[in-house]
Amino acid sequence: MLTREGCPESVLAIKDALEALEGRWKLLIMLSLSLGNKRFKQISKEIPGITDKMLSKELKTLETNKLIKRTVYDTFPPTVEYSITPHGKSLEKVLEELYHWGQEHRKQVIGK
Amino acid sequence: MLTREGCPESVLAIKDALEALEGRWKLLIMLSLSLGNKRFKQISKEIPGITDKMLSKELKTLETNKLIKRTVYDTFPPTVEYSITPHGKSLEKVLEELYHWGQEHRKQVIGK
DNA sequence: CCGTATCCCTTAAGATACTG
DNA sequence: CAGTATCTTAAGGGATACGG
Repeated sequence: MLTREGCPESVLAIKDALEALEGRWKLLIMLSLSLGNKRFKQISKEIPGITDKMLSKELKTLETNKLIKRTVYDTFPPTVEYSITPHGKSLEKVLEELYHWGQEHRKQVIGK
Repeated sequence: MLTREGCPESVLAIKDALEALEGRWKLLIMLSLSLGNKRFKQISKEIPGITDKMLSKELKTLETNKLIKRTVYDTFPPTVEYSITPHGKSLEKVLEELYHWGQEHRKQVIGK
């Protein structure tokens, strides 16, 4: 299953996936939201080290790519809730495998 | 299952995983090698856009993290073969899920 | 064949302060 | 509460040329 360029089709598919998920934060945000709908501050508290700026920026990108949904409630002070879309939900399998691998990696390499 | 910092344990495990896999190339290299042992040039040909410098650098990091193995054969010209370790092999599940998700993502969002 | 060595540029991302 | 704006630094990564 090679393309004309001599590169496996699977490489191309994963390259597209990685482009949508690149950076240190997107997958962590997706994980946080897959554990339940959350508000800005709640996500921020669950992800160690993320700044408001990065969270804000990444949320926008994820929304553009239709992985999450942003819902604004007309209250004062403003209430905004983030949730994952069906397409975003399909990422959960990736996250699960990554979770298992991360635990194994700690034992094998990091030594925690 | 929260840590003292109020952050889910799964977030920490995935954070560790992402640290070992960060960047645009590592997962693609792992994929290429999971399809079979390969030499430097062969990997390079399978991954569109990667430069020798980046490939060389990432291969070292992956070797340090015990995800791949580098074997040198004493020939002229030199022959070097890369293969995945058992720990690297455990990444294949992640790659499979990422592959499926990438295909879906193309249909849903990119429109290929 | 299998890389290294430079040089350079863009982007990610942290810190801090501020707004509707 | 839910973000923006601005500034700055570190790092990722590309182009090119060269070495064992």
